[in-house]
Amino acid sequence: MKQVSIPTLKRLPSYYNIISTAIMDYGEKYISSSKIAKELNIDDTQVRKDIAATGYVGKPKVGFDTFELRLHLEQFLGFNELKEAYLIGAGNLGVALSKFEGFRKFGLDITAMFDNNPEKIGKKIKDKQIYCISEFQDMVRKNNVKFVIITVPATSVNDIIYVVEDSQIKAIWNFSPVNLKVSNDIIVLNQDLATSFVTLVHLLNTN
Amino acid sequence: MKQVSIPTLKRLPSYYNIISTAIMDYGEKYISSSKIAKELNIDDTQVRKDIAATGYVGKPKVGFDTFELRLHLEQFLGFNELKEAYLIGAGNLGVALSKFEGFRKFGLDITAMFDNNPEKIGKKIKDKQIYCISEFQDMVRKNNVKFVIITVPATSVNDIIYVVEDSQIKAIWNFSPVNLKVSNDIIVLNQDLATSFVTLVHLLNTN
DNA sequence: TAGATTGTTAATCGATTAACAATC
DNA sequence: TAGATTGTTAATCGATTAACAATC
Repeated sequence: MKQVSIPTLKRLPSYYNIISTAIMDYGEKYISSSKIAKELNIDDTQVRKDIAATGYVGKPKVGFDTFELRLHLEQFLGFNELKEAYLIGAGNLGVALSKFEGFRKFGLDITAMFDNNPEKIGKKIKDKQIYCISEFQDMVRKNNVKFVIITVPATSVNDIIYVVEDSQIKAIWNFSPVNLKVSNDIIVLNQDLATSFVTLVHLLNTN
Repeated sequence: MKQVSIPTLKRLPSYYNIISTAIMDYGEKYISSSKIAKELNIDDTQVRKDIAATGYVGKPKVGFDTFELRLHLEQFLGFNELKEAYLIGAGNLGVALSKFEGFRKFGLDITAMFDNNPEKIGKKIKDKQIYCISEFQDMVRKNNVKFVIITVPATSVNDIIYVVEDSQIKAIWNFSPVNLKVSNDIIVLNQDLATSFVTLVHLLNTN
């Protein structure tokens, strides 16, 4: 996959959404960088640079072919290939995430949940079964799962992190409010919700 | 409040967590910038710069007084003053967020939830009542609430956003997968979970 | 053709990192 | 004092924005 910077990468899904809307709601064949930019309140040069970074080229005078670009971004961002993920921590947040239909569109499929609470184990959330954490490593190996989503409380992280570390898992999406550190070459994305809120409060207080 | 850059602001809560741990678990009186930096895999100069930006000064040779700095960061980040917030959309994610105890520590207190589903209205999630969306504007005015958390599905955003816009709300924390645009001077933080996942996938594919 | 839009080079801006003097 | 650590200036790096030629 082509290398793009993290800031660029974070903007691409927004472009994708805008292009999708242009197709679905307005049937537009072409879209200009300035139109996308205006929608997001950013610079239009940045939009062109970002799109160029993914390897797609537009048509001078006309803009970007909406169908082509949407397909291109889908492939570039990997929306078209389903990525199986397991989720540890069948609490409120875990259940919410596993029920969230929107992830499918981005290629994320949560196929099983894990917990250590005997009352939860064996139950189903929609079509997703809750398994005992002791089955985690075997199932990861058997199904070649690379992604895990962690939604256990802060106090339980230490109980489960070694299970994840000692598995074939390649990437962790961590929702627990703990800065995860893993020893080996597992990639971690700490999704600390409180940090985001702090930013919002600060923006409000300084504006 | 002192102006600090967004990147700095996003790192400060992590510093706060590390300092808290140093106090609680190890009873340390002083902590050095390099120790914090090592914990987060960042540069120690950056830690000193960030802390300096908040207006706190350390002690050459010894480091930073853990108690003082923790208190200072609490005040700087506003953790000590409770911020009342309403939540719209009593679905899985909404319930998960409203039950999340961790927010209290950061000064966020979700005191009421709103929905348009008659089956949900009137029920309680823990101590939080679910109200009809029609009561939103009155309650915001009466209680001088400034923050709203939006957890409705993408398809319902258009039904509720005008209610928020036409209220005294000052800041929106938006979890729906729609890039919110509001006309007036309301601050919006779009917390698009899918965007984060895209980043994780890309990191895995390029590393 | 003229106008609109892309693609790209150059300029600017801001954040990160390096170097080092000041300090207890 | 010597050593360790902060605070701060300077250098580097990378992302954003401006300018403009190329293009249909």
